[in-house]
Amino acid sequence: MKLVVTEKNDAAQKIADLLGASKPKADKVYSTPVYRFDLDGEEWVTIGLRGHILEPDFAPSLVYKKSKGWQGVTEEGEVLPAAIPATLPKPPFKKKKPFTVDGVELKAWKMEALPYLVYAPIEKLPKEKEIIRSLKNLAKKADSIVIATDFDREGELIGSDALSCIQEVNPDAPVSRARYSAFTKEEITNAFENLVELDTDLASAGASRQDIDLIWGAVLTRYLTLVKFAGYGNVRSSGRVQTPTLALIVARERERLAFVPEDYWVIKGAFGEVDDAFEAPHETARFKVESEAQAVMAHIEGKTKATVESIEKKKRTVAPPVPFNTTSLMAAASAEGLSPARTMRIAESLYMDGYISYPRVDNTVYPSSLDLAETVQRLVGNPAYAPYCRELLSKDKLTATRGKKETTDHPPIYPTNSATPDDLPAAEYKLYNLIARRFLATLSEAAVVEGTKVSLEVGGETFIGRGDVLVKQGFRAIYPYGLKKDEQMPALEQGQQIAFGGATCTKKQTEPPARYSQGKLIQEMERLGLGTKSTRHSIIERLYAVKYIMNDPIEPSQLGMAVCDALDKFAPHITHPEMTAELESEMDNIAAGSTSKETVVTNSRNLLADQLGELIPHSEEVKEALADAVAADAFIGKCPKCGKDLQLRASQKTRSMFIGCSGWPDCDVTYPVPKGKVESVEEPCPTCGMPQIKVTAFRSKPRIVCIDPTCETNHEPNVEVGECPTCKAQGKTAKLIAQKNPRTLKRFIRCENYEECNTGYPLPQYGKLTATDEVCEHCGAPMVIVTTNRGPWKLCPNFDCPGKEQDKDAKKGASAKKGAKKSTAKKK
DNA sequence: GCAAGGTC
Repeated sequence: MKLVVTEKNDAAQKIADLLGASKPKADKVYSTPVYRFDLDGEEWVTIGLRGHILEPDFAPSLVYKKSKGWQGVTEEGEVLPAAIPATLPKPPFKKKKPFTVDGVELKAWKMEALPYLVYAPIEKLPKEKEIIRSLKNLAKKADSIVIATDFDREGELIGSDALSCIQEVNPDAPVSRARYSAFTKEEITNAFENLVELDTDLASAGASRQDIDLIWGAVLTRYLTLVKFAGYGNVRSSGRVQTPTLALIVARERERLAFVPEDYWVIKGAFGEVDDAFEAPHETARFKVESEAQAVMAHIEGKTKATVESIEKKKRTVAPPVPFNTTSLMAAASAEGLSPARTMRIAESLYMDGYISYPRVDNTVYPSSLDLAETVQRLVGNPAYAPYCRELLSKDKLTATRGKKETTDHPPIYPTNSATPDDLPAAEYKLYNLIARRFLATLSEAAVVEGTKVSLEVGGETFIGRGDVLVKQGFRAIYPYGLKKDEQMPALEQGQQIAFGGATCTKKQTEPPARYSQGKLIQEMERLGLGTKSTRHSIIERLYAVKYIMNDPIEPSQLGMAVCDALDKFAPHITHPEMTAELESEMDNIAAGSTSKETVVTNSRNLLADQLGELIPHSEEVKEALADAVAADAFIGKCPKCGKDLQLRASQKTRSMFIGCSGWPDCDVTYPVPKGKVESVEEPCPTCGMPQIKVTAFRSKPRIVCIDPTCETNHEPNVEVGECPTCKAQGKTAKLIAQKNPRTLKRFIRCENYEECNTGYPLPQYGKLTATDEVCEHCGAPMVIVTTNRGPWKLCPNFDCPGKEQDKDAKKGASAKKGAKKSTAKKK
């Protein structure tokens, strides 16, 4: 039996489809799908991994031997390459026990352990145990192995890891490597007819990246976390990609902080009458000196006529966009309000459901194997695209635009099936629509815009009016994204006298450079070689998760700035994108065989040891800087009782947020905080003068709330919502009252007879509450209406209402149906 | 409790 190992299940299936003479049989080994088929009388099996199946981590235990020059030796007797440098105290010799120095176990998160952690040996541990089990099971029966992972450095490493698992159970089977860069019959057949050897140097290059990332990431993350320990769950991370990315954001913020705005004045004139009215600015777009602007205003004072001095018309073409790769998709979706991380989550799901092609690509040129006309034909299924598709199909030949990046890994992102708004949830359709329209746009003609420039003279001063009109739609007919509105100029003639309705002079200020949007940041990361198409969005998410950055456009927190400054001062290697560039070139050397993984990793360890040597003596300074930053980020306002700072804090026990006085335990002032994301607001409450906070509940617009629960602005009258069903069943009558707990601000419904009857229901915590006359048909609780910015919502407040279960079942049924539809969509 | 890189 021949065993073919691919990087993912999808690839295993496709290769089986393309190589097998007849349809391959889908099977499972344990829970892993595999594909069996016959070829030239031999039995073949393909199995897909799940990316990396092994993961490097610090070895759980080791001993250091003096006889080996203080190099680490594992329990199995393997001598490890990294030696403890002569400058560090040597650990006591302890056999088969965790490595300790002065009683400190070096696996533990301890400041004293960090210099040793730099040199700690690394092992590869299983990550996908189920897959490894299935792989080994098949490997036992295999006569030969073909590694058919992706054709890149990480693919070589993934294949090499798979091979090490295979050889544990079957060391003798011959191994070869298939290299392909597209899933076409020709390419795959060719790859399997011309098998090569696994490139172990290339795999080592990938493995050195893994080790260096782990060592630097773990050491610096532990340093930052331990230097100012703030409780479990408060990790302050650092890494080869995330820290330079943070540095970009911080540098931009510093530019903004250093920016000195300059005043300037703008003069705008009103011309024409009624329907033909338009505005035009003075030919000097910005007056830096106010008196110059006033002189112009004086010249035109009282004038009522303007003369058309000249009219210039120029046509310019706007080229259709190039095909989407991952980066350009994320940038375009970011402009439409979908974050890169969300875009990738949605794209993955659209891909799995058969609506779009593989979403992780660098390529921006459609391969010749892609049938453009057939893809357009499929999109006819959506009535919104159908007329445009037919127009495209009526052409003799379809030509597509080409981007600058041409790789052969996958085709650029294009729609593989038609979908309508009824087929998909709103956000999914939004992204699908963008991808489908982009695809059609890449096959379209250029748009033509006619620009008009009109010179107008008033009292010896010149004004310039401009208009832009789309005269030929071209690709714009199907791709309206980023389209500017037409600015039509009325028909004018040279020498014509038109009405002048006076001018305004407005004082303005120059603006600092803009903060990065997530889309722009992704593009900048790509330009600097930071991260990959598959990881950039998650790196940004990580920076949000550790609270180094906030909002979009992205702003660094005080903590983010402090971390960046501390590292830049004492460990500058990690804050610059050059670390990645240098690593890339070292990896090229490893792949070329001119250096070894051991040399590169050891050099990197020495460099990290140097930087840690700078950080540790300055721990007090770093600690203070981080502590001040954390306090500044948490600052909400001043305590009304003791005057110290009120801070947003997390309860140790429940992790829920509250506002507490920094003078605790001397001062016990606290305030509750509503659910959702909480940010500080500068302006105090206009009613009571207490600090306010901005609260953003899940999927809602932010609202500004006074922190004082007793403030009038937080007062909500009690609302009678109906009769208590429990009391009614006992022959009594009692009202149910919706009310707010004055201390916690939690809103709930309770029976007015609560001393005897404990009937109560929870309520949504925000939105206007209104009572109805209706009673829930399932449980008899009164129905209420909650009106949020998403509109009114009628609900039964009973958490245990039997109707809720039925709702859930109905939803389950709907999604099962949808699943069935999805699988048919995929078959097509 | 760390990173970044694959993929789900």
